[in-house]
Amino acid sequence: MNPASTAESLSARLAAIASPQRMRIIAVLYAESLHVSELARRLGMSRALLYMHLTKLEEAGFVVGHLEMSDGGKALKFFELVPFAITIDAAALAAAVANDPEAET
Amino acid sequence: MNPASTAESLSARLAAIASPQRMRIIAVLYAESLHVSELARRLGMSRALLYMHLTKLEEAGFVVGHLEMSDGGKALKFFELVPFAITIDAAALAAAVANDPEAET
DNA sequence: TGCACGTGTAATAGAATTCTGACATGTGCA
DNA sequence: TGCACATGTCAGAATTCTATTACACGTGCA
Repeated sequence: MNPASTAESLSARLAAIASPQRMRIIAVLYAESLHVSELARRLGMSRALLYMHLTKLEEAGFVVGHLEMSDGGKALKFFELVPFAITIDAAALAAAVANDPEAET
Repeated sequence: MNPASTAESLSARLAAIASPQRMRIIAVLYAESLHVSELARRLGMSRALLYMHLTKLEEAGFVVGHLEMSDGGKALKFFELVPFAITIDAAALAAAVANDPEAET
């Protein structure tokens, strides 16, 4: 089991993929790594919006971005998928909640 | 694999559990079925709010509610957990996206 | 020099979620 | 009769998420 799986962190991770738009991003990156502008074209999405989604995915650890030099010498920001597999059931959720700081109020 | 797993439906299902509050609800119900008012007390949550969360969980198929008669003859609304296990990886997401209506514009 | 293409971010509007508080209604019981 | 406890819903506030538009800046190249 994931050691540091609090309800908070698990929730953040799940929320990151529980979005149709971000699922599409992952689906495209699953086929091939692309740089931001190209990815935006494939998805028919504005770059600004795509950045927002990519940031969330990266914070949650599903993708990583890195700069790469193109043949022409231009810097391109490539994103690639980080392999993952999450299994959730009632017991896993209960465990995550149990690991929680219990900080309320 | 789930047959009717579109990005839309999978997203709805994931979004339902990707909430710390709803995780707590599931964690409590994992230990024992309770009626709404009692559940609200356990969680320190208003009934109105709890209803909202329970409705989402029920729509997503994680819990089911049913009326039960208490010893005293009062009707209590009990909720219990529906067993589930979801596994998500990049391939599953890509497949869900592929099953999609592709309805844009 | 100016165009095409790329990164990155700020401001803002719009939409959806979450949460609170109040209300109507019903039952058992002292 | 009145209190305690239950279900169920509504209106509105507060907050977060999503999306658009515009801007600043850099590089290659005809």
